Amino acid sequence: MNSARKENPVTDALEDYLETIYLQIRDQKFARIKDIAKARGVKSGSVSPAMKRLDELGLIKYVKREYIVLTPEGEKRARRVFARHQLLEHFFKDILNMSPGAAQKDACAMEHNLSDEAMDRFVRLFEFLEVCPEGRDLLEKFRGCSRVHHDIPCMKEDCKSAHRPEISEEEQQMSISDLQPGQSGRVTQVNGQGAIRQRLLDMGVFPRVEIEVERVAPAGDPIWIKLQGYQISLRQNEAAAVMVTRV
Amino acid sequence: MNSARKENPVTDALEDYLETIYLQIRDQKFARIKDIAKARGVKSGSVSPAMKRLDELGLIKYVKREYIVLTPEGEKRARRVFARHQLLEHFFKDILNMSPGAAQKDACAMEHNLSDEAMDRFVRLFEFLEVCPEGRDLLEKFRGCSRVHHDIPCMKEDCKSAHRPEISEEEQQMSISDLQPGQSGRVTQVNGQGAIRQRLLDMGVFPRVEIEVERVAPAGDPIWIKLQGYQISLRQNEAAAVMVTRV
DNA sequence: TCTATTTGTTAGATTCATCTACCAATGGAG
DNA sequence: CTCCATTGGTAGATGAATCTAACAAATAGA
Ligand SMILES: [Mn+2]
Ligand SMILES: [Mn+2]
Ligand SMILES: [Mn+2]
Ligand SMILES: [Mn+2]
Repeated sequence: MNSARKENPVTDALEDYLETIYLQIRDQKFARIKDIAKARGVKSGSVSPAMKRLDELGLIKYVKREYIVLTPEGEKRARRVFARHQLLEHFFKDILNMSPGAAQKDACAMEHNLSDEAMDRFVRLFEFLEVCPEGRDLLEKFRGCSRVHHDIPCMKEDCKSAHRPEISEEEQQMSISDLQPGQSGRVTQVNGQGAIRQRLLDMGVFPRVEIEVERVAPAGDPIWIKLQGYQISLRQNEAAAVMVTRV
Repeated sequence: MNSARKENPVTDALEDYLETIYLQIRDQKFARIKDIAKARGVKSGSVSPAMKRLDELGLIKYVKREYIVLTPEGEKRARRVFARHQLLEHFFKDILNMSPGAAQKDACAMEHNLSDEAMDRFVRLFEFLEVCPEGRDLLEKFRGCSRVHHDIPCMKEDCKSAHRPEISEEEQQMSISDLQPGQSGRVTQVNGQGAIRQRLLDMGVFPRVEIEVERVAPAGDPIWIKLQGYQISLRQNEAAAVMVTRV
């Protein structure tokens, strides 16, 4: 990461310092070494030199042993990082329904590398999902419906029946274990929970990817499939959890 | 980043090497220093020691001057990184409609830090958007509709009229420049293009955030607003681009 | 077989981010 | 005014990731 260090000397770590300073000034009117160290989980011996670097870059004004002040440039940069953080955290927490902890952590890891273009598109998505009535409907439905895909009983009884029939009319749904060697399919759903689901996702078994069954062991247990050009093997219970349509 | 170096010695850079090796073996049946260096944009003098590290970690089998082979452990890890890459790139490109280049770049920067939970939720989203008929409909609508929010003429004439009326019935839409000092609003849309939009997004002016107009200069030009606890100033044309509902 | 080209290795340097272990300044409390 | 507790600063070390430049090995031509 941050391979663009030549053009942009503000590293991820420095951006995190800026964000921390920004928030501390906002919340307690001042920022000092001790609090920054605590907030970032580092020792004060690491913060001092970082402040020196930020000062040299013109992003903060730092006189030894005094409170840290953001320059206009630094404030702009800090707000930009914080904005990205907020946007991503909102997406993870409120759209994707992640746990607050994971949303915060993922957001803070990604905020530094998000492109302007991605920011722009996320905002468009939010406008659609949270302003357009149709988008709001969609978000509602997604929230109510996403359980269906994971064997967790759906609250709305009609949810499953409302969706499935339409699908099965056009495209026959089956699991990978229903395919014969030589047949191909496109993944539509990944069922299964816990370790099985985890392993499938780690292997890149997602909706939309195409797979081809290459070989099935006599007992039907390891099933070798080709996925994105690479061969992998699935246990029977893993294969059964993956729904596909024939292609 | 990668502050979790103690528990997990496989850094982002090493993961990228693994991913590169994985793809080269897939596509050309072998991986060697030269090609890896080229693919990753580094010099061969950087790759050799990295291969030594990966070998020590048991992720590849590397005998000097011979082709590089992934161990089962390394292959698993590589596939996991690649899976994350694919998932994010798909999201950026096909859902958010980003340019292929930016989608690829953002995905490759983020793939290392994405949590398992985020993976899981992304997959649920894809299942909804690409399997459920309702999800598919609404993805369609989003694609057609997202233009509306950005002053780009919409292809479907009825798109705007289909959405707006319903909104205005319940919630009065106005721009920030219509607010009086002391009044508050919640952002619903960020219009405007180019530099104006960019600056608004950099400052964290997104849908859903609450703003309060604190002060308006005589000429109406700088408008000071409070946003997430911090005061910022907007030009008149920036303020005019931000749609809000009163709160 | 001998040489030229390609490919990979090594050593040494740089930059960043962090640590630890001291040391220094500051500001109350008495 | 002195002393101690809090706070911040410095030096030196570590480890990751990279570079450059010189070198070595392997391969391919002639
Ligand atoms: Mn961060
Ligand atoms: Mn952050
Ligand atoms: Mn990457
Ligand atoms: Mn990648």
